[in-house]
Amino acid sequence: MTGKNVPKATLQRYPVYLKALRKLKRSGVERIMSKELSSVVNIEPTTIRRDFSFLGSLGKQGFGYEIDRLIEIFNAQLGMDFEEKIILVGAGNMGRALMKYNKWDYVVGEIVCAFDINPDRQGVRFGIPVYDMDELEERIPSGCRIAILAISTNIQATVDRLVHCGIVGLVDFTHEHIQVQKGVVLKTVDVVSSIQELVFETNSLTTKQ
Amino acid sequence: MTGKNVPKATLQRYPVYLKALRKLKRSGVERIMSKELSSVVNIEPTTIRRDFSFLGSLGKQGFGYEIDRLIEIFNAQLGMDFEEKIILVGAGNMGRALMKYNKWDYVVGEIVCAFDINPDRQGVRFGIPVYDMDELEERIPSGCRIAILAISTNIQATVDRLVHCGIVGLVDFTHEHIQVQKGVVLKTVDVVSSIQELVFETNSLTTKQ
DNA sequence: TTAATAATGATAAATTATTCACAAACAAAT
DNA sequence: ATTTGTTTGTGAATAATTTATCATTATTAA
Repeated sequence: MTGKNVPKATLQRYPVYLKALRKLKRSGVERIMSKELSSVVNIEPTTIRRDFSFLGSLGKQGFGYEIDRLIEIFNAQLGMDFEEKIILVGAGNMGRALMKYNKWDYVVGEIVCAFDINPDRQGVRFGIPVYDMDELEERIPSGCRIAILAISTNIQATVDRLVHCGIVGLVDFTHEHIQVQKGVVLKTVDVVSSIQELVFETNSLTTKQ
Repeated sequence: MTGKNVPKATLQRYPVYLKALRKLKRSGVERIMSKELSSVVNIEPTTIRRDFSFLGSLGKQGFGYEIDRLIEIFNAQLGMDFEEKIILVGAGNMGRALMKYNKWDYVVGEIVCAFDINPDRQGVRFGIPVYDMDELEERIPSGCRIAILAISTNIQATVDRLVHCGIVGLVDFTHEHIQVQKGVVLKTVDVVSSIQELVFETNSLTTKQ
């Protein structure tokens, strides 16, 4: 269905487009040309057109793209139709922040349940049941493929356990290095790494010119 | 100093190396060959060697790399020596999670202070002073270039205000699309986007073979 | 209905990133 | 000291990605 071989780089831009398109729709815009969109997302018009073309001929020559249509297609491509059942591992500060902001209902599946070793954090939080880590194997929803990792101890062991349970995609909010076998996709989300890249980039910007 | 023109792709791998090297050091490893490191980080040995070579001749032929030396150099390159003064904008759930985990002291600068519109969140939290948003212009440390954005309302306006105060690098924990002028670097850190990429990637993995 | 205008989508060119392959350099062993 | 084995660092080759160019097609106005 999603077929093709969409370049990795393109893939990373899709969420950017979707967000921008939603913003445009909210402000009443109904159609847009690649050139206009370019100035909104800071991506070359020609790159935008190419990125879009992987999902079909979405635009009309001499006219542009209908925003509703684009949003619909991106939603379908980026997960809405998959109804992913996501689990959250770790209900500490970060975990709770993620549970509270569970706005991704109807966007990319939902957090079905969470796990934590600390009894104080167990029970129902923000409408999501939080179980003891010991119950992982029995409580994990069948067909669950994606986990969000927000723990701070026993990290590697927990990852191995998750993979053993059938998890093939991990969003990692941890601050440690994690090793995964081939076939498992790891997306690291780390403030420190982001700042490190930022420091480097902003520095070469200010030093260069 | 950091000079050169390090490829963007390489830049994104540096934090990965640094984390892995720290982990190796903790487990007592003192030197490593590119081939070994490769199996730890899932990056080809030759890519590793080339990435490292941008920072000088860090290894010894027939011997490998000394981990201490690598860590030292990466620390220097990735921000430790810059003593960045970082501000946090938004002290809600996410903001507090970031404040509590302020382990990036001595790694990439530190959060000097935070700002929030909500009086309940102001005062000192986790050792970091949280001021009212109104005080941004007077309280922002001089020379501050990097801000972490963890607010949920008035986002674009706040960004514009920050840029006006001299911010050139933003780590964005928001869930909305943000527009920045050229010269300002935006690093978006978003669970939803990460999951979207993940859904796409894991799906093409399972459908393909 | 036809011509003019405009923006897409596809192909070609340019750029950027990765991998190959090997000479040079170091360590260890003899 | 010399040889052998090993691994780095880097030019050259390949692959991937981005950008430029342009033919095509839809829209709009005459």
